[in-house]
Amino acid sequence: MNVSRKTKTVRLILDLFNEKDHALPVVNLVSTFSSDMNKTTVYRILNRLENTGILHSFVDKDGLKRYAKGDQRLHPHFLCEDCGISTCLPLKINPPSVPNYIIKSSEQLYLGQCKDCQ
Amino acid sequence: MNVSRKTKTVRLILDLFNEKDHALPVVNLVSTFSSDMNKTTVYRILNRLENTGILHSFVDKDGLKRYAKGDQRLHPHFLCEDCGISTCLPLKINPPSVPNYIIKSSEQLYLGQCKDCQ
DNA sequence: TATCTAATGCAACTTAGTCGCAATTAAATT
DNA sequence: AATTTAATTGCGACTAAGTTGCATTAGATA
Repeated sequence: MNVSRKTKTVRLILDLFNEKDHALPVVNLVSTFSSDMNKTTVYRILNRLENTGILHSFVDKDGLKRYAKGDQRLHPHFLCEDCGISTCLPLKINPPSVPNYIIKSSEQLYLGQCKDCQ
Repeated sequence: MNVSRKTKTVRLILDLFNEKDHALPVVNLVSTFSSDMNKTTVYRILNRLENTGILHSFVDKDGLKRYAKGDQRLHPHFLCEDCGISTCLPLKINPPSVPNYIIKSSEQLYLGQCKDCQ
């Protein structure tokens, strides 16, 4: 079920994530690698990389799934409304305590302008 | 562009939101009202109700759009992982300040168990 | 190198959400 | 109340994200 074989396609995807720290929409990866691999393959590789903790995913405001490096789910993500680039914010989330609710995890997306778009 | 006419279909949808405080997935509303109105109509009414500030929307972890009462965008949402019911949490979000980032808004989704599912 | 099974390609499919346009209908006007 | 007019709706066709089954390919191991 995990990534047990380092195929060409897996290496292509890993190389891209190692270049940049951005959270990339699956859709973009599909078109980026359209001449290298099938879109089904992209989805399946990302899924495996997430299961092994190499990547993590979240759904952005548009409902698009994005992937970024790392296992950590306890940090918020940032989406620049101008350039569309998404990054992981170097913050720790401390979940609030709310009466009657047991909070186990969270998905946080902050929106605004990144350094290059101000 | 706004809701200027109180049609039967608009009333049906408003009545449902006035009964419960939950954040309802559009998909559910479409099937709930499948014998009352067209799915396109559901989408369009929800869109108008959001523009007038009567409802607000967000995308949940599955990428499904949900709507709930009220205008406020400055509160987090909660999704019960057991029963799937989503509510608005009575909390104020105070956005963190991160160097190099201008944070203007946020989308926060907390996951866990609701009162009825503990 | 032969074998085994994970990984891939392909095509068909599902589902959420959108769009254009003709037909209705709420509501304003006479 | 009848007429007008423009917002709203239904319908069907469409787009786009993501999934599935199955036959084929190609890492890894012996």
